[in-house]
Amino acid sequence: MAPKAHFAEKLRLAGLRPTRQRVAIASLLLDGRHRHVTADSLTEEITTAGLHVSGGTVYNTLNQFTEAGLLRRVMVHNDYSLFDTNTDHHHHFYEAENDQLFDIPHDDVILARLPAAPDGHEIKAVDVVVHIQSKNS
Amino acid sequence: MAPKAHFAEKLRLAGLRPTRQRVAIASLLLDGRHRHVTADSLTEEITTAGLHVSGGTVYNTLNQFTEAGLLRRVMVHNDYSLFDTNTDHHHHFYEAENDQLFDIPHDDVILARLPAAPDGHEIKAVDVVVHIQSKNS
DNA sequence: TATCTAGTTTAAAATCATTCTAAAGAGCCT
DNA sequence: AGGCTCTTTAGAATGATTTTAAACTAGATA
Repeated sequence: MAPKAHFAEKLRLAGLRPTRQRVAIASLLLDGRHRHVTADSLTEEITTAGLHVSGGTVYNTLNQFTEAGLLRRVMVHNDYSLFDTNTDHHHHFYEAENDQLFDIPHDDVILARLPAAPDGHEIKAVDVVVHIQSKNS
Repeated sequence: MAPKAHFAEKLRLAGLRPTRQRVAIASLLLDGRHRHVTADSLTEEITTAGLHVSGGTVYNTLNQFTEAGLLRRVMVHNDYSLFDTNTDHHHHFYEAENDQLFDIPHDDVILARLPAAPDGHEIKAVDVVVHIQSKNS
């Protein structure tokens, strides 16, 4: 595992003061592994790691990391927020029945045409969600 | 405006018993106009029309209509549910700053390549959300 | 190193969209 | 009309997320 200093630096670069809690969360989420987390699953990880961070701070930190571009919010349902540790441009499969989310390798979706943004606007990101279901349902 | 009987029939075809409340909501939402509504905005419309439908029923009805394919749920944020009266295949622009949603004419997005669905699954729908922001922000 | 200050964390309370509940009401079939 | 099931209702409950106000800390400064 990378040293704490590495994550502290990463946070500073992102404009976030590297507090104990933020460094702890960064070392869990920003280690390069690509996965999807929720406030709940992250809290569980923190606990498993023998640490404690209050609920409010977990939410704040996820929002701040997202704001800073260290995480990406994935929009597939309205039940709770999902965050992706992979901030590279890529898309998702979503199976509603089991609430499962999978990454789509980024070359597997090609947008051959995109509309021009409305007047006075510019395109910031394009999210593609491919909804799937099991064949026998 | 189309007669009530028209909407009652539409509901029956969708497998929904045409109650007073459902017919009222159908006549507001399923008149062919394309727009985006929330439980709140719909309640407001109902009130403006001089009617009353309880909150629970508004939510139930939106869900049932969506389930029945009369509405489509649009996923752009986690704050509250958005429903689209246009169930044809089309995509959306979303401007987070003002929480504004716009339709994208369906020919303006071309997906030249889509991934195969994971084993045992099939693709049910593909949603494209183009996030935009005003140029001076 | 002691001090200061703005930014952060905390536990708990508050918020808010949505769902659930149990009782009253209404389609619709016979 | 009678009856059975599905719906609606108002209000309570749920649950994720945000807010609060007080305690704390990172980092700058003296």
